[in-house]
Amino acid sequence: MNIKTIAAMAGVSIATVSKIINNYSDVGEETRQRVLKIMEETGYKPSSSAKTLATKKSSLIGVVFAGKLNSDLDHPIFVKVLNSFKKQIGLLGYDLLFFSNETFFQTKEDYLARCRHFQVDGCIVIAGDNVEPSIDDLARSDIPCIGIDIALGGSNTTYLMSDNAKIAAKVVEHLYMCGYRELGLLGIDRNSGVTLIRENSFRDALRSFGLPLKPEWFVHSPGYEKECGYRAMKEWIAAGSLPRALFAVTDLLAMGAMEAAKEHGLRVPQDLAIVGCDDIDAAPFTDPPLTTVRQDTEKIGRLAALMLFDMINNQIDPSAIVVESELIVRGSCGGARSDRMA
Amino acid sequence: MNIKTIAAMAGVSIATVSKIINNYSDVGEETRQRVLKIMEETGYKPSSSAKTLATKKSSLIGVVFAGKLNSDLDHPIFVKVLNSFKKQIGLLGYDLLFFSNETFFQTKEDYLARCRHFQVDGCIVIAGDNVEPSIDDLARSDIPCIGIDIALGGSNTTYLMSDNAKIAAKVVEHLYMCGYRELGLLGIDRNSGVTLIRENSFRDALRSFGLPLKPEWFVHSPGYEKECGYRAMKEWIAAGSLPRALFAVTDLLAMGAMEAAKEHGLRVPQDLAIVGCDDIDAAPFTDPPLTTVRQDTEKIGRLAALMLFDMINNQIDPSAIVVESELIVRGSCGGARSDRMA
DNA sequence: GTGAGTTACGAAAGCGATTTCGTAATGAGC
DNA sequence: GCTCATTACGAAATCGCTTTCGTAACTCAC
Repeated sequence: MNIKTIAAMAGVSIATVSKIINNYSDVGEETRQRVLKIMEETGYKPSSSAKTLATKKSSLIGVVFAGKLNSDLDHPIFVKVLNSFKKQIGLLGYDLLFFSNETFFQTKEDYLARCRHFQVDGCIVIAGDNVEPSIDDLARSDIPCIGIDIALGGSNTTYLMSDNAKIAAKVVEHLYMCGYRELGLLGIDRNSGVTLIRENSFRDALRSFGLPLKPEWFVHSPGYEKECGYRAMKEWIAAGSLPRALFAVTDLLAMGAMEAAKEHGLRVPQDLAIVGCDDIDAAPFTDPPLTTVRQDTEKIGRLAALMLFDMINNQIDPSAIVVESELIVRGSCGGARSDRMA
Repeated sequence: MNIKTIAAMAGVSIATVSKIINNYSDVGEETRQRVLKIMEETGYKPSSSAKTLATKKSSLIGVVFAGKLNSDLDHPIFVKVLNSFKKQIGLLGYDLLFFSNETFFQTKEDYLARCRHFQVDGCIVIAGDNVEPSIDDLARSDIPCIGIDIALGGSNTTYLMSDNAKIAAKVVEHLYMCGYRELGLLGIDRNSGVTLIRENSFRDALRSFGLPLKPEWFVHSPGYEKECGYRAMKEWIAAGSLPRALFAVTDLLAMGAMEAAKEHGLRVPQDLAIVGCDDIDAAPFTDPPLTTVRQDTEKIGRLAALMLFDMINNQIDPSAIVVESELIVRGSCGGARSDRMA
């Protein structure tokens, strides 16, 4: 079932059928209706590869997970952003291509080659930590890209992220209001991107509130996972000199830390207040429920889709967008009400 | 940068280059090396659309979320299965295509048309409840399909799911051993597929243990989400006549039920023991931690990829596979130890 | 030296669309 | 009745690759 079949059935040339598919004006109304009817009846859809070959447009958006995420799809935040992105970009006429084929491209990092191979119309780059330099090749290419949690540079690129620079300020302010004065941070070793922004803004916030920055209250774990937080907290406890409240740069770290603290008989929040960041699904279920900062993943994904669409179709080069996040106060910081049904 | 460029640079015909790309034997070793070197240096990769057009193979696997899932990608279990599937199928040389474009295909349900349009080599069908009949068109087609949590019928299809029929038996046995004799079920209204299997096997298990099946101990909610479980439990409590222990067919239902029970002053597990199913990420964090049945999502995804590969490349028509699940005893059933670090 | 078999390569016909450009038919204006 | 636009359509080139088949050149046995 191809365009030739339809043309034959309708008694017209394939050029005419193609024009009807693409809404050209130089087709008679009667002919148009006749052909449309046949296409409808036969369920004919033009081949996407033939179309892509001829037009160099694929209606495909590439999904690039950059960095050392050891778990693409099951990252608690990114998958939500991606889900929202997928819904919106679908409405705009695009489908999603997940690159995963590591045999054809010997190296996972050759993002640009992958994009060219499939002729994606644009792509979304979702970043973890320690992003590879090869991402720059992609960003500097002519392919429109939108970064999530990564500040892409390049003329056809832009990016979106939560207001990470403000997140820590909200946290510090709340902890201050709760009466805490000894605040510490659980960060990520050699962290890059968003967690670094969070960490830096935490220092700034401490300064602006006139709170002490004791080096021993700044601890770093090698990764963002729960186990890392658990181990880091264990060592921290062993080293002594704990703050009264701590801000973990991800919820998973916070959860691991909470577990370790409780194992050592520390009560949360009475002995140690803990605040996370992200508001992942499990956050309301810790004991006590985790106070955290909620990223507006729905909005990030939706805006990313709209912006990428604009970049592809209107050659618009939008500036980076920062999406506001929200402090969610639960029990782990000892501040207030515990959490109920959302 | 296309095959013609490479051919010109190497001083050979495009046919020869193509043969080298596709490992034909009738190419001289010297020529082969020369051309390979040029391809390497220029970073040339053949266009996937041209290749697909010529071969009718795309190296793409379509991802179909069937049924009334209101949240494709953020379904706690399916996303894990998919992640594992993606890793394995990537090693086998395939990339993943997520259909999301609702504008081109007026109706979301026209799965077969989507697959044909992109000429996917196979597809994975992930099912929620109330699967649309149009899935059958796809299953009966010549496109190899593998179902997750859905018993696909058709010659080029097979499916994988957890041993749902045994899950309930494990649960009932454990609850029985813990001393409970009054067991109830929190299921899903007009549920289809796996939750129905779980429910039926629960009844069977009750019978085989000689336990009573009281109709008022079988309650159904409209969906699988937490809110549904919450509301269903509220009504159940209002109606009176609660069992001593209940099996919820999904963890989210169990979590909602637990929340409602606690709000009414019921202690879990002292007044009401609760067991869920799936072992989602949040399950260890409920208070008390949720006893549940863990689906081996990694194995399901991996085997699905291997089976689909076999179906595509070796015309093998494997039989359905059932993957064993594991009872994870935590605090919510009152049976034993609480949960520690995984 | 000759015929048969092997090796290495290229010409050319697809695959299923798009798009340019040419042209026959029609209608309008005078 | 003649010219000139306008409308409606089709022929054919093109996109980048695969694959069949034909054929030189070379090897080998005799």
